[in-house]
Amino acid sequence: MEFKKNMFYITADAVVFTILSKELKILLIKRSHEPFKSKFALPGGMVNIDEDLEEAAKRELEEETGVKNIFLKKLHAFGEVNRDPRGRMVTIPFYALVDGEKINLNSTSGAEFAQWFSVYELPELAFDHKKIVDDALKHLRYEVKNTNIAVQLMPEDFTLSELQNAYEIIFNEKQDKRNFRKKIKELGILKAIPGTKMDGAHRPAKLYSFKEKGYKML
Amino acid sequence: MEFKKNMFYITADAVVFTILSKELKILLIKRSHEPFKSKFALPGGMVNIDEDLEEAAKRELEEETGVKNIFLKKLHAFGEVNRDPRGRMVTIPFYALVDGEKINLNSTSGAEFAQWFSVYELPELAFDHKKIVDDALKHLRYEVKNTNIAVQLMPEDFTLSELQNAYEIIFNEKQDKRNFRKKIKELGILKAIPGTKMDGAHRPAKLYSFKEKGYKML
DNA sequence: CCAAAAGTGTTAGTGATACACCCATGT
DNA sequence: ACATGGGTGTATCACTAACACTTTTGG
Repeated sequence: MEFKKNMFYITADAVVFTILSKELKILLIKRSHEPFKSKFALPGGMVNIDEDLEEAAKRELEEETGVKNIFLKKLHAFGEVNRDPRGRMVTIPFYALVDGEKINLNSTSGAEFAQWFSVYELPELAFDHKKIVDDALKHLRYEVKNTNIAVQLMPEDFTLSELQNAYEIIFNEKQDKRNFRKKIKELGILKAIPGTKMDGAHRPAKLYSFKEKGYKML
Repeated sequence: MEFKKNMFYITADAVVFTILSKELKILLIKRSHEPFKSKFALPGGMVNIDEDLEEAAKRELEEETGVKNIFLKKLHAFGEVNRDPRGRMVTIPFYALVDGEKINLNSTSGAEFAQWFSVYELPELAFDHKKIVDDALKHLRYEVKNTNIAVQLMPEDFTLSELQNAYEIIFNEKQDKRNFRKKIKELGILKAIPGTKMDGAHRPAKLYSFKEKGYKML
């Protein structure tokens, strides 16, 4: 692709969060071209002229991860003059939350390859993508506290310990078991599900599910 | 200006808040051209190709209001395909807070004229500017609660009642005088200033000032 | 019977809310 | 002296944080 010097280009990048192996991870792609060749960067790409911003982010993500119906939230635009040496790029980043078990990275199209990284052990990132990740993490934490987006990170049924684990990983701090359960029950966003889950030699845990799957302020 | 169909255009619009005559107001401009001719819209305009987004917003605002050094915060981009009939416009809105007394609207350049409107009695707005205003108001309230941006709305010295007034206007609800003063004092962001302010036949009020003028989380 | 995670209540502390009277001034 | 907004403290309530033992299972 060739870039003109007197034109704006709009890209939509995505910070895709998931929880895998008890860590909060984001999806990164190793760049196969200059600039920042062989550095890691956020998945994303050019917005087409006849495409909404969110549509573009969804399309790019689907191409990268093979996952449809991804939940996306807009972040602040980044548009410094020299953030990309090729031309005047303004990026509208989004952040997404997915259940890592459902993603199949092998379906990646093109020569680049995608990989999960712990948010606490990121490689050096291309462009100003580090700033975007920081912004996304801030927003993620805010929304996990104040909305029911955790829905997006959890499987259909889960135990209270699994949910607590997810919170601890996102906020990077231990929570008190009794207080956590009390708070969650008061919120009234979960419903008990008939079965139980066994996971080793100990008492089986009751299963729960979110009452509502739609985005909702608490 | 002529718009090409296969190009993105970036605009920076500003939602400028102030408090005037005991009301929370924003600055709007009556459009003198199509589309939306003679409707009101947010001040703003095209970002130049060699200009940062915030720089552009500052420049536009200075042209419209004659005020420099305006405090700006970025909002979410709006970029729906058909939000502007002339072409593919993506706007990066900002919101700004100013002390209304310092602004001189007569310095408006060009044929359009600027005017303050109460946020609770807005005229019909051009484009999707109503959505932008709503987003800005939400962010304003969040930040007034959690940061010291109120600095931007107040004159150098002020009385506690004046500050309380500003809060009541922004949140559109009465506050308890004693609780308000207690909370503010506990935050420790104000310092007492020697003089007093008289304003009618009653006890004069002590003057206060913000200790720090920079943006700060509380 | 031992190990390991599930499950369950109470107490203390902290911050938010509600509320009423005296003070200093100009007229 | 009176009208007007300035200034002050206390008691209650709601929410948050700290904390330990019993239960159920597999091995």
